[in-house]
Amino acid sequence: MSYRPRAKEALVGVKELPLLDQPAQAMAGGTCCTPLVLEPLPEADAAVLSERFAALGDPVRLRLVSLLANAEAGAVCVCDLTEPVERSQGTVSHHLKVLSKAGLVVSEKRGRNMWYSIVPSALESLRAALATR
Amino acid sequence: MSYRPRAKEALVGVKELPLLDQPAQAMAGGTCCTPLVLEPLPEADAAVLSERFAALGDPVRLRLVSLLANAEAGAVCVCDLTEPVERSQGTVSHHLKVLSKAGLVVSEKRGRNMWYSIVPSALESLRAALATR
DNA sequence: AATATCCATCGACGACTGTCGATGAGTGGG
DNA sequence: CCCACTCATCGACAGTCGTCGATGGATATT
Repeated sequence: MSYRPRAKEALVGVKELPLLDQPAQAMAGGTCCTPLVLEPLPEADAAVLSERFAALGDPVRLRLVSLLANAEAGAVCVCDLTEPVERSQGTVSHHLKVLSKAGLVVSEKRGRNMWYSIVPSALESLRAALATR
Repeated sequence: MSYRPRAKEALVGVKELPLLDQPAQAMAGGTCCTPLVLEPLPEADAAVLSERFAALGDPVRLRLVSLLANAEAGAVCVCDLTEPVERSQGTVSHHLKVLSKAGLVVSEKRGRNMWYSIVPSALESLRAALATR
């Protein structure tokens, strides 16, 4: 509930690690499925795609993604996400887990903080699926 | 459970009405929100967008959208949707309602059939929201 | 060593969701 | 006019979801 100023270590970390490594990104985010419009969409693809869309199907998670996408540093620690979305820390952690499982974000531990960042290629794969003829 | 051949009236209708009118389409489908990546995403936008993403967040609905998007005639009646997705007629009707409420599809009554078709601009609005920097 | 911070996980709870089978209103064909 | 067909809606039910507060492990600060 209280606005804490960012820890110094965090700001320092930002400079040195502007973006998180995104190891599994290519796999997780790469175009997984053919566009919806091109063929009847096999069930397996539907399962993968729908999980990603479902991850974006909650207003809080959508705002989290937006916050991460807008982060100048390319990543944000959990402690800076709870206030903007006005949810408890446990709830935010839960949502980040959902996004992570869907491959839309990745995380990395720095000191006592967890830094989350989006996986741009995952968002791109969703865009690709939505392409119209 | 049984594969019925398409009614003749349907096929005729297709020729004469290749695409459904999409009256509220511009409003429902038009770009409603700024890209996630451009700013912190106001709560109101998050609500609208998340409803649309949630509508795609189910494998059956995703396949329905795909089936509609692939329809040569541009529209499909409910009776031709139940078998491909292997769900009861009532369930399919429910899913179509969800998609409709999200503005992703529109419907029109022709004779005793309801014809559904996608709203391309609605899909486009989602694509736009997903654009990366 | 003691204290403070950060965060994932847990249990609990009410709300919502996906599914079915049944029902009934509207429509078209004999 | 009666029957067959299409489809939205209903009630029911199990399962999942979003949320909170509490707990505890890991890490940093003093």
